[in-house]
Amino acid sequence: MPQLNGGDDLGANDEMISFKDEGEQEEKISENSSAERDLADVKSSLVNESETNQNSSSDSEAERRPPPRSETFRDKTRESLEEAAKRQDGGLFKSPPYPGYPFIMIPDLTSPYLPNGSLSPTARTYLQMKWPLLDVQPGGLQSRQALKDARSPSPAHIVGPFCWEFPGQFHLSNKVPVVQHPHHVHPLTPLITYSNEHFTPGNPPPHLQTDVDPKTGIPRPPHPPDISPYYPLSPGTVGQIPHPLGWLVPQQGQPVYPITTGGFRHPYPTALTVNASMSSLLSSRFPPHMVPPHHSLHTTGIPHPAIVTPNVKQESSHSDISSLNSSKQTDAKKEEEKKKQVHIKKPLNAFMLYMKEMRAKVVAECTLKESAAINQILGRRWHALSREEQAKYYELARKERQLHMQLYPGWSARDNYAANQQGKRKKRKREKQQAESNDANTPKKCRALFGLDQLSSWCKPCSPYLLSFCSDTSSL
DNA sequence: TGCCCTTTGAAGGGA
DNA sequence: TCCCTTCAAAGGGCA
Repeated sequence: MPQLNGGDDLGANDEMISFKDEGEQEEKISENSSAERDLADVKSSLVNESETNQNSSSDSEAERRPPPRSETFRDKTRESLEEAAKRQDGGLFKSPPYPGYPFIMIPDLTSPYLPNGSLSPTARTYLQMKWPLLDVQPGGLQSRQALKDARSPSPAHIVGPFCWEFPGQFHLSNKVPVVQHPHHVHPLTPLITYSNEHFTPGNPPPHLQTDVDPKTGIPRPPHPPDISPYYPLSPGTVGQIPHPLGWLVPQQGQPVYPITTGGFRHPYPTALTVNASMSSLLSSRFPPHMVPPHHSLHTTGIPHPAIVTPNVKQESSHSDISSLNSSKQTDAKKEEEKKKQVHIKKPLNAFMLYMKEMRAKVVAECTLKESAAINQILGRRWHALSREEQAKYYELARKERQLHMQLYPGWSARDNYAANQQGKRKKRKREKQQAESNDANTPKKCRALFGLDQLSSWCKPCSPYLLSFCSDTSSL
């Protein structure tokens, strides 16, 4: 397996791999050596660029290693944010302080209006990011209403894909994004930059001043301006980290890691409660100073989407009462179970990122729905990508892993093995491979034996398989 | 209902 | 170091 030099420890496997795809392999071999050198240049430049930006003032070797926990991402982030804040004196947002994870500088929405009463562009963008199903039009009553709604989103606002990346391209339509789109923007080009210029603290418009809790009559406190609605894990820490790849998957209208409604930040403490599983996860995985208090939701918001919590049944008030005594006795047990149930997913690799981005396109082109067939097409298209194109995804994957590692330092891919009945699947896999070795007529075998150039040589069972390539065959 | 399929890449463990 | 295995996404198919 050819590997490139110069990668960091996280990107060690981010190397271009010579195609193992059956028939294509031989024809690619001759060009591999030179092409890989080219890719090495491309990739090393990408990696160097990001790493140089991250650690411009320190020596390379030490910086390649994950920094000590006491001064890791959290401290870097705070420093970077402070630095970024200083740089924003002119009101213009410049390059993100941490290039790998372009911080979305979420403005304070206390006063999202321009002097003329219209909603500021930044506010519109913010709203559309936060609630992409809202069709927020500039300056209109609708936008103000949208803002009002956004400050206290109904479940209808909350459900549905949480799209960070293409504000303005979604319309409220029965919770389903009508217009999603597309590939106009390079995946490595962050779409959104934010400025605080339109969000200087001030008095909200009159209709927002009436924002009073109907039950208590107490005015609802505005969202603290220093806390980002996104990833506010703990005060002054990594709260401003949006998912770096959230803008990568416009077709599906959701970030790489779906944001669950449970993680949806709400400005009011009463709106949501800290997910118990998340809380226990944080307690178990992070030092106490990084664990947000249970009662202050505004410090929680959106966990890293890699965290998948199981569906916890909402118990009714009646059942709450009836089970009060028993719940006390089983609290510890439940907590323990929840800890076990929390599932931190693996970071996506380059191909997975590519698949996520391109799946919808392939589905549309080929009118296919079967994922297995789609994935075959995507696999071939992946191979057909230029080295530079692939390098983008390798770089994204590297950043993804980096962020994942920073968020879950103690996590290991092995942690997820047990959850899927390791032994059982191992056995199945072995059985399958054994079966395949006895059956030379599988589609893959025919492809491997003859390749796409000799379709006539494919056996009958494999022939229908060709259909699944759809238009993809022409592009290969 | 839950596993399988299908792809590539990352990671971990065993030899 | 190499090899093997599992998992990550996705959704139709199937037992």
